[in-house]
Amino acid sequence: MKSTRNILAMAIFCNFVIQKRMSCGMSVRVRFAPSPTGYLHVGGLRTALYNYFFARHNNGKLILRIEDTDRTRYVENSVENLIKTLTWAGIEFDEGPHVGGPYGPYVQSQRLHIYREYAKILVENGWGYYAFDTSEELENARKSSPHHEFKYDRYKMRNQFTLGEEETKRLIESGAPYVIRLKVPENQDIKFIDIIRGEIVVNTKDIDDQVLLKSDGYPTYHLANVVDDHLMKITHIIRGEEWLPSVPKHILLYNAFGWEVPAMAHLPLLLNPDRTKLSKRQGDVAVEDYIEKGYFRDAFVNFIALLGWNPSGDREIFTVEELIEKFQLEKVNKAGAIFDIVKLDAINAKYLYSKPIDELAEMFAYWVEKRGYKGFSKDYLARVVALLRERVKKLPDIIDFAPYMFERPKEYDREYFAKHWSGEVEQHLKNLLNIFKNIEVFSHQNLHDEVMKYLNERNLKLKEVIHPLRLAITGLSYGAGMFETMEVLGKEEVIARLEDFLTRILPTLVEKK
RNA sequence: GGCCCUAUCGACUAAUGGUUAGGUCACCACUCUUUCAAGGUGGUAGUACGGGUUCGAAUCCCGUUAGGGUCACCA
Repeated sequence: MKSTRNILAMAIFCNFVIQKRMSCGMSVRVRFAPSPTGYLHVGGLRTALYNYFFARHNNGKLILRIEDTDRTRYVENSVENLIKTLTWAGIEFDEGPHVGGPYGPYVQSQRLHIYREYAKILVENGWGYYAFDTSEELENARKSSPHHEFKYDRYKMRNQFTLGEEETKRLIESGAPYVIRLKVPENQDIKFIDIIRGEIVVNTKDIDDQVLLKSDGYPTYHLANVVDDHLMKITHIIRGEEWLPSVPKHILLYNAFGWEVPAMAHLPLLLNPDRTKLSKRQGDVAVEDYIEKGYFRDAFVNFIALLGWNPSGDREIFTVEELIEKFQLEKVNKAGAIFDIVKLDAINAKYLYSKPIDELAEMFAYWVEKRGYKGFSKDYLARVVALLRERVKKLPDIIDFAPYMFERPKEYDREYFAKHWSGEVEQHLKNLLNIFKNIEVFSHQNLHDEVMKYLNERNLKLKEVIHPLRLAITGLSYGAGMFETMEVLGKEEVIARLEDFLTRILPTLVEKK
């Protein structure tokens, strides 16, 4: 135990050596290690993305590991959901529960015997010890100390040290529940280097004797992640900033086992608009929610990737290949970033304006069908998308923005009607209806020319009929260019709507005006 | 409360000792117009504060303040 200081110094040196060696071509192995508690959090997606970018950038391997050591929080099917969502985002794993690999199993609940074995080693070499305090006892101890000042006192609680070797042995043999705790040395500075933040020093007097093996035989995160990262030959740990405070415990464990400490990078948090940790209460945090809203995969990935990292320069639209090529852990920001949905919308809109129409039509068909609109051809949907995409942020928004492209108007904007209606207007619409009936090629150009001709003959302005026309055909006061809209709707439909409006709808509107 | 992390326009960020502190989103104005958008042009807006170091600081150091994270037999 007296050589602990040397071990620590050694570890820091090794840490440095590892990072050096890494840049000289030693193969990079990183992991994304979510716990299956239901869905993929957007913060989790960003962590996964950075691991993916880093792995690909360095020709390394990306491993998926499921950290399901808390049986009380396990949610059925969440592993499948996680993989599904990760796949949606385009993240491919080289090893993991779904693809296998040489360092499996990749699900921690299937590795319990390994953790027990290593926990035992710790007890044997003096870095771990048995404790018998119950959860209730600990809770009471915590409650009776003000604030968060409770610290596990290994010389006062019920454990190997207070009970003695004999009693400890007897209790274990009698089947009494126990945990194994880490024996944290008394007053030592633990130093480590975070790739993003630089050197960090923490004194062991601020660290608790962490439970490593729970009484149900499962390991805690701290034991499991250190053992697995070592056994799976992980070279770089890239994870959220919330793990930073527990790094010293992990360093102690690596030292206790005599293992090299992987390089580490702790990512800044994703924040709510009020700068607290991104949470469910203030908006959607599940990636699935954003898929459901209709954000594009590439736009969403682009947006998330740039939250906390930037390749420098003025660009902000990047393909995944470009993100991989440019990614550098050193350029990750230190401060947390607010998840701003307005900016996400803007980026999604840029993708919407630049994607090929046929590709968009393909995707749009899904959303249209989902809304219960059936029987529209790909060609029609393509023309609808081309007509309206510049007016919305997300593909399915087109349906809300212009429902009249899929069904006859159910309601008519009364304010708009009141503003633009007069006795003559009705006659103009009737005249235009007749003109439309005689247009052979129902193109926006022909519609425009014919309407203008009609207006010029009477010395009228376009605005005097265009608004009533829009109202009669769409029911709304806004939309794309009206001639273009009519062209996409088609001659038959436009005429039917105008006739229906003039004979059936109009009287009811006039009545209520 | 202890410990740790952080701090450039409202937001995301660029500028790694020398820039009129740049870009994007948002916002405002003008423009275009057939409404709503989009587009075009222009604009408002930032180095948290106080000390150092330096010829020179957003940048390095110290302090203050503010925010966040963490202190479980959760991850």
